[in-house]
Amino acid sequence: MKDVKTKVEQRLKDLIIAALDEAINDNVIKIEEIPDFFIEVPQDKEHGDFAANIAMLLAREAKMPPRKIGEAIAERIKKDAFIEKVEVAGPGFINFYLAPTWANEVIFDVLKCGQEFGRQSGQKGIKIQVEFVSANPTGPMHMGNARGAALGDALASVLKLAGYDVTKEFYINDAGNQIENFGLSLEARYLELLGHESEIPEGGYHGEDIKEHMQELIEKEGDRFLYMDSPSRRAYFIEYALKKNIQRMKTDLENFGVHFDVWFSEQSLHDSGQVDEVIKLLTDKGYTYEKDGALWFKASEFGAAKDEVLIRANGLPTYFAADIAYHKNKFDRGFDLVIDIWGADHHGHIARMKGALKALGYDPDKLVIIIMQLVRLYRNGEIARMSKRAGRAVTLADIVEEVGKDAARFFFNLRSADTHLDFDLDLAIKQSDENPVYYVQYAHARISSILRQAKEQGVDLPDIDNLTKDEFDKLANLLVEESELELIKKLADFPGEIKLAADNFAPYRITVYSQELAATFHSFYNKCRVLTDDQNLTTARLLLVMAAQQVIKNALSILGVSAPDRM
RNA sequence: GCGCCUGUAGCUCAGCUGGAUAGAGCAACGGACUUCUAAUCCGUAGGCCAGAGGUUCGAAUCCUCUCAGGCGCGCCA
Repeated sequence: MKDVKTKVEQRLKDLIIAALDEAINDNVIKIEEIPDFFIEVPQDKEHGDFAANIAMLLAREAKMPPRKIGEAIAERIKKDAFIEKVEVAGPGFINFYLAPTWANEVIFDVLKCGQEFGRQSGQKGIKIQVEFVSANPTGPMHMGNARGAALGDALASVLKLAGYDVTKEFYINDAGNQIENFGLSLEARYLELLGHESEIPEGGYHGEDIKEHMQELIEKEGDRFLYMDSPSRRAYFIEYALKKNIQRMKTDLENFGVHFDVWFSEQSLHDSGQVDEVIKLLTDKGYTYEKDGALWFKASEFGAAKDEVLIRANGLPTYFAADIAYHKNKFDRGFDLVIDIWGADHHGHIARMKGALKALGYDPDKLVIIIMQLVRLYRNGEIARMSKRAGRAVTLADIVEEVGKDAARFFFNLRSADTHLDFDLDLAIKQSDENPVYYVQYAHARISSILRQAKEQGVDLPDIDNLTKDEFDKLANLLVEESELELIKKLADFPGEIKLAADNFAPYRITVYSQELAATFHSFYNKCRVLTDDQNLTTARLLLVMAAQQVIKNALSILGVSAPDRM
């Protein structure tokens, strides 16, 4: 279903083209073909409901001042009851002033579609994978992972609403050096806890969680591993702790409202031979060479700054090699577009990853990498690196516990991915007007309150399914106050916002939109009473606020933020 | 040194594929609750869009250079 705005824009475009054709026939404007032009909503209300920029675009070719072109077009545009006025203004904009009821239909659409309102069509069958978080399973998730989780999940939701077939995936880095170090660290703690001298190796993990794992294991299984050879017991420790950590990550993420469709193991790529296979593929194509005992990929031939090691001199494949296999695997699974969300510290990896895909014959443009700048956590006005209670880095679970899922997810999606995000703990915790998440939720709760109040007064809530389009139109035409019309127009923006957010991979737009919508509603609320003595007006306004509530809910739902009925 | 990101109001940031007088929140100041939740609203003030060139009908937006901050440039991931 086409949304109201798209329909209107198309209609105005057709009118302009018809008028322009006429002007060309009249020999007033001389051009070869009609260029692509915009119909947009002017920033300033004084400039009408919609504006077209076509006159400026034609100025050069037609060798006429834009305003003259605009006038030639404007005077040929057929006006009707829907179009009240057409004017040429500014540098040559053609401004359209429409009947104030032009967007009313959106209320009808919202109430008919419910949670489906905003869904775009036309992308059916296009498969997109969003891979995000992919935190190291060697310990708890940190703030960066939390931002990634909020961002990735909201992005996936936006893409789904935009009509794509979306899969959310978590890549478990359960192989390689870090896992080795993880094992060595576990072993060291185990020995230490049993009174043996031992030290955590360089690059090892010093966190309390390592000790806790081993403490727990000792309680369950005692000291029997003292008598096992070192590699075997490390393998056991790794399997044991990894399983716990992964389970913990799943739980923490679920508590954060983030659910993954697929958990993909890096180790499985090694076990199944896919890593070896992809290295062989690159070698067969002549894109590798040996140097210093290692096998290198000629990444510099594919746009990267330098070549990269695939197999180390010690015979073990690098993370990069596994990642190539992983991305090949993604495309072989049939995804049309693969999106990775990485922390800013990984941006150096982009060129070589795309280079590898190119070398393998895949289109590197089908891999979109969203680089997310790092999070700075503030507490009491200063940068907080450590959790006060636990004396360790602040984790995702800490954030959920301290500030709550709703505030955290809202905050992380408040800014675009490429800004360095300042997360102010005090502000996020604060249940006050300084906290933007409550502002939006409050709008939703307020509407619930009105609806409750209506029922108490014996007013029946209107049911869109029991209204004919005619009856609806009659009611909606009663909405003539400035603040009512503003709210209606804001609702009409939602489908377009979904599209923009999806096209730009920018879910934070929805957060911003939700704030604007809430503001428009609050403003309306202060100017217009919903429950009045006028029965028809009351019904009309109920329809309006019910629609507003639905859209607020839809927007918050994308962000993973709840829409409370009371606050 | 090279690459990526950032530089817009006192602070945090929007500004979409270039468009009309650069916006919002917070902070500041002044107003609005006997009426559906004042977690709200209305108003005031606050800007050489880091700087300099260029592209054009038109630049915060695109290009080049300079300056400032962050990150990266491993046989780590």
